[in-house]
Amino acid sequence: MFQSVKLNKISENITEQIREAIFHGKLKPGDRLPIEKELMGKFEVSKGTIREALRSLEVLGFVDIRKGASGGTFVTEVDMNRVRDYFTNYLLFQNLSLTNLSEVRLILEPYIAEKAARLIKREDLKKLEEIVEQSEDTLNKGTSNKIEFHEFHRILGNISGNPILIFIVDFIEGLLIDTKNRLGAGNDFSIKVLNAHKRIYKALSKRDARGARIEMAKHVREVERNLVAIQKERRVGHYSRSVFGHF
Amino acid sequence: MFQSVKLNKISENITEQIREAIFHGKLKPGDRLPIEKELMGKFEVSKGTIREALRSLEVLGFVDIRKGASGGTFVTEVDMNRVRDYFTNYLLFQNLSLTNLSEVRLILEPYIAEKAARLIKREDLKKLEEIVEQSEDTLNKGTSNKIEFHEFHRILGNISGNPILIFIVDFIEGLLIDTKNRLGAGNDFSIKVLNAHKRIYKALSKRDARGARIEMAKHVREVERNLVAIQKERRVGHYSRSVFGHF
DNA sequence: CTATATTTGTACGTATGTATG
DNA sequence: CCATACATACGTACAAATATA
Repeated sequence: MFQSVKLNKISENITEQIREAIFHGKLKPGDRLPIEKELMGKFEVSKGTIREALRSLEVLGFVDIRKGASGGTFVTEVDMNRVRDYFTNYLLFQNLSLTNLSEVRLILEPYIAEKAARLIKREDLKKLEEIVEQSEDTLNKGTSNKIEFHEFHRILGNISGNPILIFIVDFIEGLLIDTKNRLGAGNDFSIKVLNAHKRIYKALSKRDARGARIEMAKHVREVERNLVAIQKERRVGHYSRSVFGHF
Repeated sequence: MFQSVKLNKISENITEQIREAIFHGKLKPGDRLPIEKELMGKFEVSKGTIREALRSLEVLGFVDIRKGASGGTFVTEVDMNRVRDYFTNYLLFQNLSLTNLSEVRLILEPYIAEKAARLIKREDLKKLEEIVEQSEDTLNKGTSNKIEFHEFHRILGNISGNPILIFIVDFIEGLLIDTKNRLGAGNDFSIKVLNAHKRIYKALSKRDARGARIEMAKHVREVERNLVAIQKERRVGHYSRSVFGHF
């Protein structure tokens, strides 16, 4: 299955081999790789080298490493969340503004809403209804978990059936979640979002494409307006200082 | 709400600290990190741990590790290309179709063209003109380097001034380049693209926002139509895992 | 060509977390 | 609840490869 090789960086080579095996379906999600000791034998390298390779695969999100009995290295479901998170943080530290974010949302989200209104199925509507109800519950309980708000948009993206669109929406919503967390938007804001989602849901349930598009556009603009206001009010603090000051 | 980050792994913790230092600008591109031995002292961990951390940062594209005398670990210019490639790989891994690609282009590109028509400056026009001329030259010489076509779209994206939009356009054009290469679109196709770009350029040079938008929309549709036709001819199916079918 | 600094790789140990009987 | 086996996590010491000056 694997070949023992000697090239530039051995650990990199091993990373590649395993990555390719995953891409080719030779290793499927859920599969467990051999334990370190066995890999040492198969690749004919030492433990440190194996560990560097596995760690690399881990940060790239290809495998999940668990320790303890019945632990080991497991091939994960392919998702780019891990890598994406590393860079969304970076983008937030760049000269990325709320306006930039909203501009892109305003291009995509109304389109997605309109398309969803045409393609939406009963089970999609049910899922959206559940999400809205859940949002309302957590909001009343004061536990205000804003993740549900973004789940609403993700579901709409999924209805589009376009993998690229789904990916971009995920990406954008991820950026927005980070932004909201930093700003610490309050309950009054959440209520507005909830009501907007209700209006969009209503339009979708009636298969009203135009209505869905218009409500979504209003919603995106409202979110921008409110977040910008919060941003002006509060001084946007930066993250705490790194322990890395002694360089 | 906030991820209770329990980093049970020391190496991960170190990766995180250095990453934050880079994001905060404490470590700038070109900076060299201390050598492994010193890092062992500063973080009070062993060499293996340090190396796992540095290797992680390397695969994420944050640092470049060079060996030999006056080698070491250097902070790299943060380029989104690295991440973009991972995203691209991920999407090609899905059953992505030409229609999916064109749908997203049709949402974004006309918008970008319209916005560009309003914001465009003399030097931007000059750059576009050069690109168009270059395309024509290489086309006449038969060397037909299609990269210039995509550069045209990238320049337009840059005029928007929105980092996210720029990122997405780069990403989409990257996917398209891959598609074209796979299909092997011929010269007749390239001529159509060139003419479309000329029409868009003309609209832009007149600051005709509506014209730019319309021409761009026509262009995107034409590209889709032609590529789909080629795809049918050659019976090249959707993307599949065979994309990675070269060991 | 010869030092030298630095990463790369090896070998073998202990510590820690986790499932299981 | 406890003991035990398993697998990763981490540590130490040393040898090799390699790029630079």
